[in-house]
Amino acid sequence: MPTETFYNLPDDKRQQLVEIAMNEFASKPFEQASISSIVKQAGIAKGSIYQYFENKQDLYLYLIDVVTQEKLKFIQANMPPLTTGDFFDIYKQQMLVGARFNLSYPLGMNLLANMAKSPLSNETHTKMQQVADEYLANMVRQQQEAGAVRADVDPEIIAYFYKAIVNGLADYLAAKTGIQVTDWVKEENAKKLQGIDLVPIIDQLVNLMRSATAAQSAGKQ
Amino acid sequence: MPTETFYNLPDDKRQQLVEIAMNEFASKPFEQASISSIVKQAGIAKGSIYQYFENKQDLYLYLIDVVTQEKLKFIQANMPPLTTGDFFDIYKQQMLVGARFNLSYPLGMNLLANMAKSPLSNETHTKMQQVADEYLANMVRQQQEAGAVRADVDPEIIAYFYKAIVNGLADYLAAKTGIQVTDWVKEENAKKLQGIDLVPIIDQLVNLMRSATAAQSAGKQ
DNA sequence: CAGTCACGTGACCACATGGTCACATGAGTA
DNA sequence: TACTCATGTGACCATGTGGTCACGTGACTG
Repeated sequence: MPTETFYNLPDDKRQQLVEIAMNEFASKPFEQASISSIVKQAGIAKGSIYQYFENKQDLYLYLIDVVTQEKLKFIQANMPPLTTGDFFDIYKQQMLVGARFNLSYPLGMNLLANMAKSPLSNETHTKMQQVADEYLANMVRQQQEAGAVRADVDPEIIAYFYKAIVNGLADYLAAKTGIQVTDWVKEENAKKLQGIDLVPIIDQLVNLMRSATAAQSAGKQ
Repeated sequence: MPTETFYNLPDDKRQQLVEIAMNEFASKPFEQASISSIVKQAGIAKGSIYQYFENKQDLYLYLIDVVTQEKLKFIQANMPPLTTGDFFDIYKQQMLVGARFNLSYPLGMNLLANMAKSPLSNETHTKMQQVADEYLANMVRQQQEAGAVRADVDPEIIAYFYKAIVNGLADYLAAKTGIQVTDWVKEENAKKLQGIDLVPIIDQLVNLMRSATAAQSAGKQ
């Protein structure tokens, strides 16, 4: 919820400010991110930023909103209209698109990760998490009923199992490339990160997920 | 590296101070944890704490040390001398003991988790992580050669796969009980947490791990 | 020309932090 | 009693923060 004044800013100045602010909030948790540092980097007066945003939190929420929108846009643009394949193939596509977003837009990734690590409002964050978790668990339940996923393990456990693998992917890539996640933003690392071939990695992971959780009848390779 | 003076303190006063400091550093990242708050809670003067520790970081490192020691002690005391069982059974035991520590000592768990989330020295922390990761990957490699673990997937991928599952367990338990991890410290939640039956959960998880990664020859149930 | 209006500015405020240091205290000693 | 020595103390300091506000500026308007 920025002010009119913010939107009246010349495009380049506005975008530059957003980028600088993103960098700040992506590299530090909310409390440590510094407005003073942002205005210094942006070369504007402290008072100016308070003509664009109500306060620190307002700016932060705006940035989260921007990133979220961009992530949705990215997913919509890059999610192929899968015509064939089973549940696991679909999941594989989703993982791939998510991972591609993270690699091509580490600033946004870190901002969202930071938000998850120390959320502004724990309550709303917890509720959002609950909704997401339930959605996944329901999906698993459906697949169990449809006979695609084994039914002898609690759907919540399987959902958590999937979630853990997805969540850990960034750390794995960090270990593999030797570049800490927080350094993904740096220009120098962009090429190396873009050069990662995600397909075989995610192939193997979904392979493991399939072996672990596919129903017996379909359980080959 | 506390001073002599610190060790000369009466036992109860010393322990109380440690506990208060633990609470502070377990609930906030290092930069946000406040010495002023600690001394206020402990009812001592600011100057006193600087007669026990060089500075904030010194106190922090000491606390990490204490928790690490206690975790090791806990593991040694609670790790059963497994006489039978395969690789996955051993892994199951390790997960169980680790999870039991976290549930019975959430203060320590949070402190260590906090350290991992925003480590004081990223370099040493990264190196420690690397060593741990390599250890696990080597273990997997050995099991692949021994024919216990499937060899058609990169050992690093499998290692990451295991790690992700272990790392995600706390979040799963938080979702399951509806108690946020940061609230595990609260007295009121202690009983509920202690009451969790970890065995069936970890059974199912290791079951999934086995289905996913056991070599074909042994690959049943 | 005078006036308005949107916007930029940076000195300033209240507050909190980590850390210091001159002093107080009180038990033990000679 | 007089002195030592380990320890406790809290006012104080430099520094940083989020946020405010009286003022400056410059384009546009009547």
